[in-house]
Amino acid sequence: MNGKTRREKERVARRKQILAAARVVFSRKGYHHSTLEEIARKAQLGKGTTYWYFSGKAELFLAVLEGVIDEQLLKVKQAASEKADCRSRIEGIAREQLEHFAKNQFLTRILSSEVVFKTQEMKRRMKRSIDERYAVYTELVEDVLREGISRREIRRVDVKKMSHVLLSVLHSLVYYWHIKEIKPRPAEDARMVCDLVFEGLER
Amino acid sequence: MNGKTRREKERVARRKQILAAARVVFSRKGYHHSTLEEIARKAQLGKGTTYWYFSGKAELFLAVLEGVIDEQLLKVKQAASEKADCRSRIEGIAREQLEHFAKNQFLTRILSSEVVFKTQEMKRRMKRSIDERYAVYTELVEDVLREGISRREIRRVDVKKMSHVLLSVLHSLVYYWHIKEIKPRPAEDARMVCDLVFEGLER
Amino acid sequence: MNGKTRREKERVARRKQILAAARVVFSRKGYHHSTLEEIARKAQLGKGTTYWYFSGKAELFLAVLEGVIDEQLLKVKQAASEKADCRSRIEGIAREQLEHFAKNQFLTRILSSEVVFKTQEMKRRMKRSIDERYAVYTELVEDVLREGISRREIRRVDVKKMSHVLLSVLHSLVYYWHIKEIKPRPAEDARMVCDLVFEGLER
Amino acid sequence: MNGKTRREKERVARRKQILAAARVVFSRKGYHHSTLEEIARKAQLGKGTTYWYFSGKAELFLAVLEGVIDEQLLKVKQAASEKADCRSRIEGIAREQLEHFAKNQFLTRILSSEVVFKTQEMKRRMKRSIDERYAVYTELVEDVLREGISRREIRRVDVKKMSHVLLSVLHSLVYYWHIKEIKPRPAEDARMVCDLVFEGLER
DNA sequence: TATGAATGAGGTTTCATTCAT
DNA sequence: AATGAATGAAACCTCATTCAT
Repeated sequence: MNGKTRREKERVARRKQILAAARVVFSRKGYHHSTLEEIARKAQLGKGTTYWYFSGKAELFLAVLEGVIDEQLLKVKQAASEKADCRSRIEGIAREQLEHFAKNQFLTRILSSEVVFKTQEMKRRMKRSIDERYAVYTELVEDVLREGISRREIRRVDVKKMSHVLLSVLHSLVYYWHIKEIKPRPAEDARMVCDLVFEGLER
Repeated sequence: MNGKTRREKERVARRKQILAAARVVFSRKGYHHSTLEEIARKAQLGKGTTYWYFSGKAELFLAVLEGVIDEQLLKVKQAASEKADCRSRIEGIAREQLEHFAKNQFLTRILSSEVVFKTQEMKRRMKRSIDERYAVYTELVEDVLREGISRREIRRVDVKKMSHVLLSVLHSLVYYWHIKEIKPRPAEDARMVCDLVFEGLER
Repeated sequence: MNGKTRREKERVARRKQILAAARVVFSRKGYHHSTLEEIARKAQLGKGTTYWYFSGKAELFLAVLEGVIDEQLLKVKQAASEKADCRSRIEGIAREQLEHFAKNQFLTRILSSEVVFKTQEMKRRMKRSIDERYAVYTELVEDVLREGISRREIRRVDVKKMSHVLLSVLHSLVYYWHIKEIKPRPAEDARMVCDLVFEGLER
Repeated sequence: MNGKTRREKERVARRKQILAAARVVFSRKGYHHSTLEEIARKAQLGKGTTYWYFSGKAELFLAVLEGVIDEQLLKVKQAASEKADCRSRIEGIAREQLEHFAKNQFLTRILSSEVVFKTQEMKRRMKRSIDERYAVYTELVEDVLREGISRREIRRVDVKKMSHVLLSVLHSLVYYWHIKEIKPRPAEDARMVCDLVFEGLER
């Protein structure tokens, strides 16, 4: 039982090692300019070794992506489950998300747009993988909004669309930080977004 | 006068021909999966001919990008100059923009995120090129907002940030359409965004 | 008679113009790194025009080469026909040659070695062209040496080989100038070569 | 100890294999008409493999060149260190050199003249590489000459220039062999050159 | 005649993936 | 399991030559 477990543990450790290295490299250079050579070197492993853990570059990229999103989901879940009024919880979610985006800025941008895969097969897999996680996320936000509506803290809105719009605004702030070369300020920006979304422009 | 003009005209026509083909291919496949071979074939020209008009793949891509943004700017300008109240004009801008995004969906996504260039030199050129156009765009929106403030149609806000947030929301809707595989409805979505932005969630 | 002659003259002038430009470019960059584009531009003509005068790059190169050698032969002939003793005339020939080499340094080096042509056909033509001119040159030197022998100014030697060796030494000085980045001193070097060849090292 | 050495040995062997193939191809076709495709095929390796050992065509060429010169230097050193009088040793050096030239005729010609590299960087590297080796060579000859002078076997001459002239004469004989399509006779030609250089033409 | 535009063969290089050890 | 070496498809780019005007 011990020998096998040891092996098992080592395998998991190696996987993490590779994923960590890959995350850094993909983040810095985007998918196409990253090479397995560099990733393997950074993970202090031979190039061939990565193929024992991931069936190829595409698979590895997908795994990195899923890891990044899962980490984020975890934090967002915590923020959503806080005992507080609707607005505070939304602001909390926004803050967590922006913090996470700030840490994984470039990767987030790849996620949202780089045309990574050539084969339809992989494109579909990537889409499915992101969709699943995205659904979990929007459900969380929807629940918070729904509760807010039932508590009469906010007015009746299409919670589906609104939950997405919220994510969108946050998401696009990353782009703003990037093109304006601004140092990200997650807390501050989270508040601003909430002010806008809750109070609107009028009056 | 005619001989020279003829040549001149043909040159311009060819340029457009190549740009059109490139726009289609880049849109469909992203930067890295597009090949000059295919672009040239689609433009019904020899591979080498593209080099007569653009110094390389990178340059061609940049030209396509600039073309797309410029077209968009033109429409947004028209919408911004309408005689109407602040909210209607913002909604008009939003609608134009979403319509344009819908037509150039994939390209817009490349624009916002694909890590296209390897050399620092080209990255800088792309950034500068986008920044310049982006600045024109936000100024337009800022003016509309400022006027709205002075006319007391909307409350005092940071017009700079707000104009960006607006673009961001629109921009990110493209992403939403994409991952949800939704048929874009520019007019409807423009209204929704305006409702959110002007009225807020509260009450 | 006049119309035709005018045409004729213009043709010849254009040819010279192209040859002059080509000589400069080939000299600076060697055969393979020279482009017809650059040559035509330097000759202030369209790229296509060169094809009216030379059937292609190879032909043009050959013509340049022949021109350079012919100029040199002319000067060497003059030096060889001077009324003077054998040694003075040889020194004169050497000086003329070195001066010419100095002016056409890089071209001389291409001449002697660059593998210019790919087809056997062109290689043969180049060889024949050079051989013919080379033969004229060595005959000149041989005559001077033979006369020197008959006048008992120098000892009996294989004049054929010796005439070549003389050319060789001169030729290789160009290489020496080049790798040592020395400013050519034709007169001085001609004297040195003569000293060596006539007096030898011994005693 | 064995495992590592095995790898090491194989690497060295492959390098030699590639260098050998490259030497043959470069010799036959010159730098520009040689393709990595052909070199790899001749080395019975894949095209990409050469890049594992040499960073590119230019680098490979430089390595071939250095190899050829180094082999030659080795032989010349041996000839220079013979116990004998100055003239015999010079003749020995000349013979060795001519033999080597005969074997690497075409490559020697590329070396001396083909404009191989386009970038200033590579030109400089090639120059430096050749210069270093050339310096070793001329020093050897200079030493022999200096000793000859001090032993009063030859008269006082500029040993620096003379050592170069000697190399030049030898070098240019390769050219002679080539254009006259003569079968090289290293021993005989070495003697002739010595006769000329030591006895001179006079008397 | 003169030319600028068009062409595509041909070359170099990169790198994901495979494989023998 | 781990690896470094091997592979070759694929892509970009250059430029001699052709050609319509």
